[in-house]
Amino acid sequence: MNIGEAAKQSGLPAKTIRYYEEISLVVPGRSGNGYRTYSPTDVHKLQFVQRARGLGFSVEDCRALLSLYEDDQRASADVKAIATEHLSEIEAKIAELKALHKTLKHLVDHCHGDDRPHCPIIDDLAGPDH
Amino acid sequence: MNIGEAAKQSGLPAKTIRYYEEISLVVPGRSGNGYRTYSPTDVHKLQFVQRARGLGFSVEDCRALLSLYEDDQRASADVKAIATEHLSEIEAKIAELKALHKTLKHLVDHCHGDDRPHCPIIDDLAGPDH
DNA sequence: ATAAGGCTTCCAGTCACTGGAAGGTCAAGG
DNA sequence: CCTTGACCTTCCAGTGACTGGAAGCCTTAT
Repeated sequence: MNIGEAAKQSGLPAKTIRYYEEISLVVPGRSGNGYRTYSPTDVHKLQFVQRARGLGFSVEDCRALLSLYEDDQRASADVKAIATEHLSEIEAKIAELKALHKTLKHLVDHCHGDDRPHCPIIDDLAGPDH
Repeated sequence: MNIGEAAKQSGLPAKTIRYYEEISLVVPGRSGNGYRTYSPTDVHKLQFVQRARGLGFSVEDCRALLSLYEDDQRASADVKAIATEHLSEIEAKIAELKALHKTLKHLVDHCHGDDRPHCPIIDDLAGPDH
Protein backbone atom coordinates (compact mmCIF):
# COMPACT_ATOMS: atom_id res chain seq x y z
CA MET A 1 0.00 0.00 0.00
CA ASN A 2 1.02 3.62 -0.46
CA ILE A 3 2.01 5.99 2.30
CA GLY A 4 -1.45 7.56 2.63
CA GLU A 5 -3.06 4.27 3.48
CA ALA A 6 -0.19 3.36 5.83
CA ALA A 7 -0.75 6.70 7.54
CA LYS A 8 -4.44 5.94 7.98
CA GLN A 9 -3.81 2.47 9.36
CA SER A 10 -1.00 3.48 11.69
CA GLY A 11 -2.42 6.77 12.89
CA LEU A 12 0.79 8.57 11.98
CA PRO A 13 1.07 11.56 9.59
CA ALA A 14 2.67 10.74 6.25
CA LYS A 15 5.38 13.30 7.03
CA THR A 16 6.30 11.39 10.14
CA ILE A 17 6.38 8.08 8.28
CA ARG A 18 8.78 9.56 5.73
CA TYR A 19 10.88 10.80 8.58
CA TYR A 20 10.96 7.30 10.06
CA GLU A 21 12.30 6.03 6.76
CA GLU A 22 14.93 8.76 6.70
CA ILE A 23 16.24 7.65 10.08
CA SER A 24 15.98 3.99 9.04
CA LEU A 25 13.38 3.15 11.66
CA VAL A 26 10.76 1.67 9.30
CA VAL A 27 12.01 1.34 5.73
CA PRO A 28 9.41 0.48 3.09
CA GLY A 29 9.95 -0.93 -0.39
CA ARG A 30 9.47 1.12 -3.55
CA SER A 31 7.24 0.44 -6.49
CA GLY A 32 8.13 1.15 -10.12
CA ASN A 33 6.92 4.74 -10.02
CA GLY A 34 9.09 5.57 -7.01
CA TYR A 35 6.22 5.49 -4.51
CA ARG A 36 6.88 3.97 -1.10
CA THR A 37 5.19 0.60 -0.64
CA TYR A 38 4.21 -0.50 2.85
CA SER A 39 3.60 -4.17 3.58
CA PRO A 40 1.27 -5.22 6.41
CA THR A 41 4.41 -5.98 8.42
CA ASP A 42 5.66 -2.44 7.83
CA VAL A 43 2.32 -1.11 9.02
CA HIS A 44 2.54 -3.26 12.14
CA LYS A 45 5.92 -1.72 12.85
CA LEU A 46 4.52 1.76 12.35
CA GLN A 47 1.68 0.98 14.75
CA PHE A 48 4.19 -0.40 17.22
CA VAL A 49 6.23 2.78 17.04
CA GLN A 50 3.11 4.91 17.29
CA ARG A 51 2.13 3.18 20.53
CA ALA A 52 5.64 3.31 21.96
CA ARG A 53 5.94 7.01 21.16
CA GLY A 54 2.54 7.49 22.77
CA LEU A 55 4.01 6.00 25.94
CA GLY A 56 6.74 8.59 25.76
CA PHE A 57 9.59 6.38 24.58
CA SER A 58 12.23 8.21 22.57
CA VAL A 59 12.69 7.29 18.93
CA GLU A 60 15.93 5.55 19.85
CA ASP A 61 14.12 3.53 22.49
CA CYS A 62 11.57 2.69 19.81
CA ARG A 63 14.35 1.44 17.58
CA ALA A 64 15.62 -0.84 20.34
CA LEU A 65 12.10 -2.01 21.22
CA LEU A 66 11.32 -2.68 17.57
CA SER A 67 14.34 -4.90 17.21
CA LEU A 68 13.34 -6.77 20.36
CA TYR A 69 9.82 -7.04 18.97
CA GLU A 70 11.20 -8.67 15.86
CA ASP A 71 13.51 -10.99 17.76
CA ASP A 72 11.56 -13.98 19.02
CA GLN A 73 14.66 -15.08 20.93
CA ARG A 74 14.64 -11.88 22.99
CA ALA A 75 14.93 -11.89 26.76
CA SER A 76 12.01 -10.07 28.36
CA ALA A 77 14.60 -8.63 30.77
CA ASP A 78 15.94 -6.49 27.92
CA VAL A 79 12.52 -5.03 27.26
CA LYS A 80 11.89 -4.51 30.93
CA ALA A 81 15.21 -2.70 31.34
CA ILE A 82 14.29 -0.13 28.69
CA ALA A 83 10.81 0.36 30.12
CA THR A 84 12.07 0.61 33.70
CA GLU A 85 14.62 3.22 32.72
CA HIS A 86 11.93 5.21 30.95
CA LEU A 87 9.67 4.83 33.95
CA SER A 88 12.22 6.39 36.25
CA GLU A 89 12.76 9.25 33.83
CA ILE A 90 9.01 9.86 33.96
CA GLU A 91 9.10 9.75 37.74
CA ALA A 92 11.96 12.25 37.81
CA LYS A 93 10.09 14.55 35.46
CA ILE A 94 6.93 14.35 37.56
CA ALA A 95 8.89 15.17 40.70
CA GLU A 96 10.52 18.13 38.97
CA LEU A 97 7.21 19.46 37.71
CA LYS A 98 5.59 19.02 41.10
CA ALA A 99 8.34 21.07 42.71
CA LEU A 100 7.89 23.81 40.09
CA HIS A 101 4.17 23.65 40.59
CA LYS A 102 4.46 24.06 44.32
CA THR A 103 6.69 27.12 44.08
CA LEU A 104 4.68 28.72 41.34
CA LYS A 105 1.34 28.03 42.96
CA HIS A 106 2.55 29.64 46.15
CA LEU A 107 3.56 32.75 44.24
CA VAL A 108 0.36 32.92 42.21
CA ASP A 109 -1.78 32.51 45.31
CA HIS A 110 -0.08 35.48 46.91
CA CYS A 111 -0.47 37.79 43.95
CA HIS A 112 -3.50 40.05 44.09
CA GLY A 113 -3.81 40.09 40.34
CA ASP A 114 -5.27 43.58 40.19
CA ASP A 115 -4.22 46.81 38.48
CA ARG A 116 -1.63 47.74 41.07
CA PRO A 117 2.05 47.11 40.32
CA HIS A 118 3.07 45.28 43.48
CA CYS A 119 3.57 41.61 42.65
CA PRO A 120 5.20 38.86 44.70
CA ILE A 121 5.86 36.86 41.53
CA ILE A 122 7.99 39.63 40.07
CA ASP A 123 9.60 40.16 43.47
CA ASP A 124 10.61 36.54 43.64
CA LEU A 125 12.02 36.51 40.12
CA ALA A 126 13.93 39.70 40.81
CA GLY A 127 15.72 37.98 43.66
CA PRO A 128 16.15 38.60 47.37
CA ASP A 129 17.99 41.92 47.10
CA HIS A 130 15.49 43.90 45.08
CA MET B 1 31.88 43.87 33.09
CA ASN B 2 32.70 41.25 30.48
CA ILE B 3 30.61 38.22 29.66
CA GLY B 4 32.61 35.85 31.85
CA GLU B 5 31.89 37.86 34.98
CA ALA B 6 28.24 38.29 33.98
CA ALA B 7 28.06 34.52 33.58
CA LYS B 8 29.44 34.00 37.07
CA GLN B 9 27.06 36.49 38.64
CA SER B 10 23.98 35.29 36.81
CA GLY B 11 24.67 31.58 36.95
CA LEU B 12 24.17 31.31 33.19
CA PRO B 13 26.73 29.92 30.71
CA ALA B 14 28.37 32.56 28.51
CA LYS B 15 26.99 30.73 25.49
CA THR B 16 23.47 31.17 26.77
CA ILE B 17 24.04 34.84 27.49
CA ARG B 18 25.23 35.37 23.92
CA TYR B 19 22.13 33.56 22.74
CA TYR B 20 19.97 35.90 24.83
CA GLU B 21 21.58 38.81 23.06
CA GLU B 22 20.97 37.20 19.67
CA ILE B 23 17.25 36.96 20.42
CA SER B 24 17.23 40.48 21.88
CA LEU B 25 16.29 39.33 25.36
CA VAL B 26 19.15 40.98 27.23
CA VAL B 27 21.27 43.20 25.01
CA PRO B 28 24.55 44.46 26.48
CA GLY B 29 26.68 47.39 25.36
CA ARG B 30 30.01 46.98 23.61
CA SER B 31 33.36 48.35 24.60
CA GLY B 32 35.99 49.65 22.18
CA ASN B 33 37.52 46.24 21.55
CA GLY B 34 34.19 44.71 20.59
CA TYR B 35 33.67 42.90 23.89
CA ARG B 36 30.18 42.75 25.35
CA THR B 37 29.81 44.99 28.41
CA TYR B 38 27.24 44.07 31.04
CA SER B 39 25.99 46.70 33.47
CA PRO B 40 24.67 45.70 36.91
CA THR B 41 21.18 46.25 35.48
CA ASP B 42 21.94 43.82 32.66
CA VAL B 43 23.12 41.28 35.21
CA HIS B 44 19.89 41.74 37.19
CA LYS B 45 17.97 40.98 34.03
CA LEU B 46 20.04 37.88 33.40
CA GLN B 47 19.42 36.72 36.95
CA PHE B 48 15.73 37.42 36.50
CA VAL B 49 15.64 35.33 33.35
CA GLN B 50 17.68 32.60 35.00
CA ARG B 51 15.12 32.33 37.80
CA ALA B 52 12.14 32.50 35.46
CA ARG B 53 13.61 29.78 33.24
CA GLY B 54 14.24 27.75 36.37
CA LEU B 55 10.52 27.96 37.08
CA GLY B 56 9.92 26.55 33.62
CA PHE B 57 8.75 29.73 31.88
CA SER B 58 9.47 29.79 28.17
CA VAL B 59 11.90 32.34 26.83
CA GLU B 60 8.98 34.24 25.34
CA ASP B 61 7.29 34.29 28.73
CA CYS B 62 10.55 35.56 30.15
CA ARG B 63 10.54 38.36 27.61
CA ALA B 64 7.05 39.37 28.69
CA LEU B 65 7.87 39.04 32.38
CA LEU B 66 11.04 41.09 31.93
CA SER B 67 9.14 43.93 30.37
CA LEU B 68 6.63 43.82 33.21
CA TYR B 69 9.55 43.75 35.64
CA GLU B 70 10.88 46.92 34.08
CA ASP B 71 7.50 48.63 33.98
CA ASP B 72 6.72 50.09 37.39
CA GLN B 73 3.26 50.95 36.11
CA ARG B 74 2.48 47.28 35.47
CA ALA B 75 -0.72 45.66 36.69
CA SER B 76 0.02 42.62 38.82
CA ALA B 77 -2.89 40.98 37.00
CA ASP B 78 -0.75 40.83 33.86
CA VAL B 79 1.99 38.98 35.71
CA LYS B 80 -0.48 36.69 37.36
CA ALA B 81 -2.08 35.84 34.02
CA ILE B 82 1.22 34.62 32.58
CA ALA B 83 2.03 32.65 35.71
CA THR B 84 -1.43 31.14 35.92
CA GLU B 85 -1.29 30.04 32.32
CA HIS B 86 2.07 28.44 32.92
CA LEU B 87 0.77 26.79 36.05
CA SER B 88 -2.02 25.10 34.16
CA GLU B 89 0.42 23.92 31.51
CA ILE B 90 2.45 22.35 34.28
CA GLU B 91 -0.67 20.73 35.69
CA ALA B 92 -1.56 19.35 32.28
CA LYS B 93 1.93 17.98 31.83
CA ILE B 94 1.86 16.34 35.24
CA ALA B 95 -1.48 14.73 34.48
CA GLU B 96 -0.16 13.46 31.16
CA LEU B 97 2.96 12.02 32.73
CA LYS B 98 0.97 10.41 35.52
CA ALA B 99 -1.22 8.67 32.98
CA LEU B 100 1.84 7.42 31.09
CA HIS B 101 3.36 6.35 34.35
CA LYS B 102 0.33 4.36 35.34
CA THR B 103 0.15 2.48 32.06
CA LEU B 104 3.85 1.84 31.91
CA LYS B 105 4.12 0.78 35.54
CA HIS B 106 1.34 -1.70 35.03
CA LEU B 107 3.17 -3.21 32.08
CA VAL B 108 6.54 -3.28 33.81
CA ASP B 109 5.06 -4.91 36.90
CA HIS B 110 3.65 -7.71 34.77
CA CYS B 111 6.87 -8.44 32.91
CA HIS B 112 8.94 -11.24 34.38
CA GLY B 113 12.15 -9.66 33.18
CA ASP B 114 13.97 -12.94 32.70
CA ASP B 115 15.64 -14.63 29.74
CA ARG B 116 12.41 -15.90 28.21
CA PRO B 117 10.92 -14.04 25.24
CA HIS B 118 7.34 -13.63 26.46
CA CYS B 119 6.78 -10.02 27.42
CA PRO B 120 3.54 -8.17 28.14
CA ILE B 121 5.21 -4.85 27.32
CA ILE B 122 5.99 -5.97 23.78
CA ASP B 123 2.53 -7.54 23.54
CA ASP B 124 0.91 -4.26 24.45
CA LEU B 125 3.00 -2.26 21.99
CA ALA B 126 2.27 -4.78 19.25
CA GLY B 127 -1.44 -4.13 19.70
CA PRO B 128 -4.48 -6.20 20.48
CA ASP B 129 -4.41 -8.42 17.38
CA HIS B 130 -0.92 -9.85 17.69
C1' DA C 1 58.27 37.36 22.52
C1' DT C 2 55.22 34.20 23.79
C1' DA C 3 51.89 31.67 26.28
C1' DA C 4 47.54 31.44 28.59
C1' DG C 5 43.09 32.68 29.05
C1' DG C 6 39.17 35.31 27.65
C1' DC C 7 36.79 37.24 24.04
C1' DT C 8 34.75 37.36 19.08
C1' DT C 9 31.94 35.30 15.06
C1' DC C 10 29.99 31.67 12.50
C1' DC C 11 28.49 27.02 11.52
C1' DA C 12 26.53 22.76 12.87
C1' DG C 13 24.00 19.68 15.83
C1' DT C 14 20.41 18.41 19.23
C1' DC C 15 15.06 16.00 19.11
C1' DA C 16 11.23 14.70 16.56
C1' DC C 17 8.98 16.31 13.69
C1' DT C 18 6.24 19.98 10.61
C1' DG C 19 5.33 23.24 6.79
C1' DG C 20 5.84 24.48 2.26
C1' DA C 21 7.47 24.75 -2.57
C1' DA C 22 8.13 22.59 -6.96
C1' DG C 23 7.10 18.96 -9.57
C1' DG C 24 5.95 13.76 -11.01
C1' DT C 25 1.93 10.04 -11.22
C1' DC C 26 -2.55 8.22 -11.60
C1' DA C 27 -7.60 7.52 -12.15
C1' DA C 28 -11.90 9.55 -13.47
C1' DG C 29 -14.78 12.63 -16.13
C1' DG C 30 -15.85 15.57 -20.23
C1' DC D 1 -7.15 13.45 -25.61
C1' DC D 2 -7.14 16.73 -22.02
C1' DT D 3 -7.81 18.35 -17.69
C1' DT D 4 -8.66 18.21 -12.91
C1' DG D 5 -7.72 16.73 -8.46
C1' DA D 6 -5.79 13.68 -5.29
C1' DC D 7 -1.83 11.56 -4.20
C1' DC D 8 2.98 10.97 -4.39
C1' DT D 9 8.09 12.59 -4.71
C1' DT D 10 12.33 15.42 -3.06
C1' DC D 11 14.46 19.15 -0.86
C1' DC D 12 14.85 23.11 2.18
C1' DA D 13 13.78 25.58 6.27
C1' DG D 14 11.96 26.22 10.88
C1' DT D 15 10.68 24.86 15.70
C1' DG D 16 12.98 25.77 21.27
C1' DA D 17 16.62 26.73 23.73
C1' DC D 18 20.52 26.05 23.74
C1' DT D 19 25.43 23.57 23.10
C1' DG D 20 29.89 22.33 20.92
C1' DG D 21 33.59 23.48 18.22
C1' DA D 22 36.67 25.89 14.95
C1' DA D 23 39.28 29.90 13.69
C1' DG D 24 40.96 33.95 15.10
C1' DC D 25 41.46 38.60 17.90
C1' DC D 26 42.60 40.93 22.63
C1' DT D 27 44.84 41.34 27.07
C1' DT D 28 47.93 40.36 30.64
C1' DA D 29 51.85 38.24 32.72
C1' DT D 30 56.17 36.33 32.42
